[in-house]
Amino acid sequence: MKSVGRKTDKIRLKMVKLVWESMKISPLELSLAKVLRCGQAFRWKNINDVWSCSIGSKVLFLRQHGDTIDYATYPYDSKALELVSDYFNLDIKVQELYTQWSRDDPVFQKTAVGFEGVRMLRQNPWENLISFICSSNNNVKRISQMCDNLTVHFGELIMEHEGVEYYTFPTPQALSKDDVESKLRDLSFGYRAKYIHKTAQMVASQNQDLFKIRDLPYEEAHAELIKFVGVGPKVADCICLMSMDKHDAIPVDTHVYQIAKRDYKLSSKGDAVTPKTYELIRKFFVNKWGPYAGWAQSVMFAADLKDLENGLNQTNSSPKKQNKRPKVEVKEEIQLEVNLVRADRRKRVRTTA
DNA sequence: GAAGCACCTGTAGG
DNA sequence: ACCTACAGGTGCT
Repeated sequence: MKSVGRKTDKIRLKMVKLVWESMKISPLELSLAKVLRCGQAFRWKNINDVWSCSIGSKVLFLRQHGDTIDYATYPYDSKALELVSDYFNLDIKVQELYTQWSRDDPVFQKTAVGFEGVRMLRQNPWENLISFICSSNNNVKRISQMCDNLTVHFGELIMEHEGVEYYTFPTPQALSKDDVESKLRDLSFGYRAKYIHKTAQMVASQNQDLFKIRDLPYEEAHAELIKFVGVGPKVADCICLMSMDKHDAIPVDTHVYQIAKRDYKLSSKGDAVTPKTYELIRKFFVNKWGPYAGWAQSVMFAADLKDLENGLNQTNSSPKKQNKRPKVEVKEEIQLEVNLVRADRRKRVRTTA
């Protein structure tokens, strides 16, 4: 008993035992592989068919087989099912919507084959805002690397599991510090570095609660979001759709523009999406697909996306390429680890007392 | 108001 | 090997 030392605690910390629970859900209602790889969320990892990502201060683990999804969180959360249900919008039945869209739209019916189980996530507005500032003129692979880098360099360590470190998504305060723009430049964020820094400063200085935008109607929410630097009409629509409960928001990007021209024969003058054509296309699809038009759009987008299931962030053996903090910051990391060990020790004392 | 252009970076395709 | 075009666009003139 005397010999229980820090070394043992460290090992204990790294050998996290996950408590798994299960739920029944059809892959036609939710397909993890598609939803987590279709360009809505950019930080999900897949390691040996287990999906994992930090959400808030916890890490959520998921695996899908047949009609079952297993889930676990770290630290343990007795309300994990509520977290999963909220994050995946499970109150909304997507199979029924597919039936409707297919009945109303032959193009959808044809395109959606093989792309069942695609649904909109209900993400954190702040992370969603920053993620989609990263998305401008960019590809999914680099957006994912950038979002991961944000957590590694500006977030806080939650845990290490099977050689992978999980960090929280950084707060507005963490991204408003003076040196953030140059640090992001060094991390090859390009011109988005300034956008992120400035938007973080706007949110932090006003102590703004982005969740409140959920209560606004679509037009007002969109107008509110477009005020942030690096947020134009398209990104604002992404945030409306993916974290603000605006289910009929249609982000008109290059893909949707191509779909509109190719599959729906919408004529247009130039090659660029002008604000006018943007509105035209948006209203066309809202009229066609109804109150959940944004959800239908995401199915069409997923079907059009080339790098869906391209093995991004996927590891089958020991992960090596993971973003890790530079060696210089190791001191800080050890300090964090010690703090976690202490917290862990307190917890165990309390539960056994 | 709207059209044209610069903007960071990485990569697939010629 | 080089060059070009494009990737879930935005801001400025």
